[in-house]
Amino acid sequence: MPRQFRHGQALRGFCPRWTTPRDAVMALLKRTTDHVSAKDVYLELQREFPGLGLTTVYRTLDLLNRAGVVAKINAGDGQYRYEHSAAGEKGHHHHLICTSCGKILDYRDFEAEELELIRKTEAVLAKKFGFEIGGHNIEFLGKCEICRSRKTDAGTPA
Amino acid sequence: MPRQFRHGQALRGFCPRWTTPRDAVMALLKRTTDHVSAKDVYLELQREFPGLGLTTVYRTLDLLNRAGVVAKINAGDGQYRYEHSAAGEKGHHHHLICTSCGKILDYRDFEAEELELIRKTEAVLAKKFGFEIGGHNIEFLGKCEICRSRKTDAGTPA
DNA sequence: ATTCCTGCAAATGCTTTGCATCACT
DNA sequence: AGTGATGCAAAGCATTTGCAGGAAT
Repeated sequence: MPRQFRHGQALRGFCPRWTTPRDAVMALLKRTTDHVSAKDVYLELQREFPGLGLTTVYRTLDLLNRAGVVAKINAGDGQYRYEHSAAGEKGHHHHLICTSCGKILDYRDFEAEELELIRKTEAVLAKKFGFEIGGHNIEFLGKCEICRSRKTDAGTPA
Repeated sequence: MPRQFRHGQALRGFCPRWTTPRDAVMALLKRTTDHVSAKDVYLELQREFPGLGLTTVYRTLDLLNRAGVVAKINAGDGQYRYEHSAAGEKGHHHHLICTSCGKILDYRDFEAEELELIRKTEAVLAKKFGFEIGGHNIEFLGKCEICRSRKTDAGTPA
């Protein structure tokens, strides 16, 4: 049964064929506010499309990324996350990472200020170094409440 | 084989034993201005310490990173880079990373503005999430001038 | 028919882990 | 002795690639 394919309009001229898996991935990213990994996408869509392969997810995410519709984010934990580009400004967040237990929290404070500084920095760096800036990575490292209460850790060296 | 072990003083109270491999890794990072990968460290030290294993390099880098002496940088090309933290203290800087060839540049623009925002953010996050903030990681990802001029996708590392 | 897309399985590359050995306290 | 550190080999992960079957044009 054919689908509506209403999510790939912007890509009509970019790739020869707009298919069900591609539409499914695109739709999921559109409706998701979080940053999702390829596996997240795969597992989520698995329910609706049991035949879907992880490879296709990777290939589709790459396609969408090259088309500029999806942002590929370096989460810093060894796997990439993806988000719909339009959501980039709305759902923008950065990470707060506990170096003791590895927990990762998202925060959205100073969104406006951060974005302004980021935009300004990107512009200057692009000009100064001839870079084409594709993204950024901002994270704060520290010790979470739980790990702090655990006195077991030796003090950090001077 | 006795050594001088003059690079691990700051870690005397952090790990039970300061050994030759650890000192070698520490010394290399101290004398290197570049951002090196685990394999870089391994290959470089291989000449002086033929018995050294890649595993030990990884473990030592992790140790030094957890001790706050070495910064672990996510280059976005699938492998981490490391740099001595002192470079960050005497000249606060962040990174501009080429996702095609892996090159890393330092930049120091907007230092004042960044620091102010960082300080403000740290304060809020500490209060809001109960974190004890120990540091941060700010990097911009993109494609450098050389890789951009190379029309071929994902150019080969230099 | 041809071109494009797909999924499986295997391969790749970086990083981590199991384990027996060796070194330091 | 006992704990910690090391190297090798193997495992673990996320991601990519080879390939043959299948679908859309």
